[in-house]
Amino acid sequence: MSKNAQTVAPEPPIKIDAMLCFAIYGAAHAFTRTYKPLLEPLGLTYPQYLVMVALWEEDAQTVKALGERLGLDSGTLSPLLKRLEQAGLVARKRNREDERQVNVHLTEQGLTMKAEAASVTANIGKAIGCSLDEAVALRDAVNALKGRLDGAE
Amino acid sequence: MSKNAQTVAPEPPIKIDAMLCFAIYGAAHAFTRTYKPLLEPLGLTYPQYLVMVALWEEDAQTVKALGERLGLDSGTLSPLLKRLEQAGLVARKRNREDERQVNVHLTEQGLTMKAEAASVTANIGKAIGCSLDEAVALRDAVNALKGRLDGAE
DNA sequence: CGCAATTCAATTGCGCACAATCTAATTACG
DNA sequence: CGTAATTAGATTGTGCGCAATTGAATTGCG
Repeated sequence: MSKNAQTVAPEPPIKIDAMLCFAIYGAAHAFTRTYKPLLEPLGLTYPQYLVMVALWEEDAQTVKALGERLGLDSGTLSPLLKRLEQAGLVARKRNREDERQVNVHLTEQGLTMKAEAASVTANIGKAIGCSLDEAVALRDAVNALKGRLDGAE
Repeated sequence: MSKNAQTVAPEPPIKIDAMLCFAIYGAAHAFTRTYKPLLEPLGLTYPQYLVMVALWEEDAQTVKALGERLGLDSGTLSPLLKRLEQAGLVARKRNREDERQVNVHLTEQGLTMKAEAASVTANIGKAIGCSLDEAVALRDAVNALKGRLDGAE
């Protein structure tokens, strides 16, 4: 309101960035905070949970594949996977045919946790508080935005 | 491509969380990566830029007010503000009437930077690659989601 | 007034997130 | 072959992000 009085009428350089970047930034943190207490009983952090979800969807992926799925590089994943390994949830072993690759797979315990994590999904579903259709539409819109941001590098 | 062929019809415990949390998580990082090269000439990180945007909108806020605007606590803001102060962009001084509060305000240099940052906004607008109406709709949807997540604590 | 409770920042510790760098293994090419 | 270029993963350094603690200042209440 205390904007200067001679402001433009059309104003093309709208604050389109401040709008969306604040919103996405805040929503990402809101997700982290919502998940945190639900994941605490499992002893997982939010990024660790995302890795586990990726492995529950498809077991035995390379570090590179996980990185592409989650948009993370080895600098983030290496120590994270080391902690998951120390917790007994995953195991890593080098590919015999290509010794550069490290294959990450679930342990018995890691597979067992999938069932325990079902309640997490249920509770988040409640917290999201909208219909599946709305959630799908929002996901698609956000993913489309992400695609445009990634493509515009 | 290797999706399972026997996809569900009912399945109540849908992966509603995995859908959205992956999307938001990835979009937040995509924003960070898109902004990074644009902010480099200014010597700002993405969170530092968000603090500057908040101060350009309204100068002279307390640490607490900034924290509420951005959803960050003092543990994050204190060192971040210290770096902005060292860069000569903001100054901090304790409130005379209530010595517990620290008021953060822009320096001459910090105010000047607002004009330089205009091109950042323009470039992001291009990278977002959708109409203002779409951006507003998406922002509102994301903010509504964020509100429900925050409210459901 | 005196003292407990509250409030605001700062600090500490741990875990991401990423650029840059490094090592080792594989592939490509002359 | 053998050397260069590429690829996968790990390491290092900087900067968030947050819980928990600390410390100082203010407020509330008898």
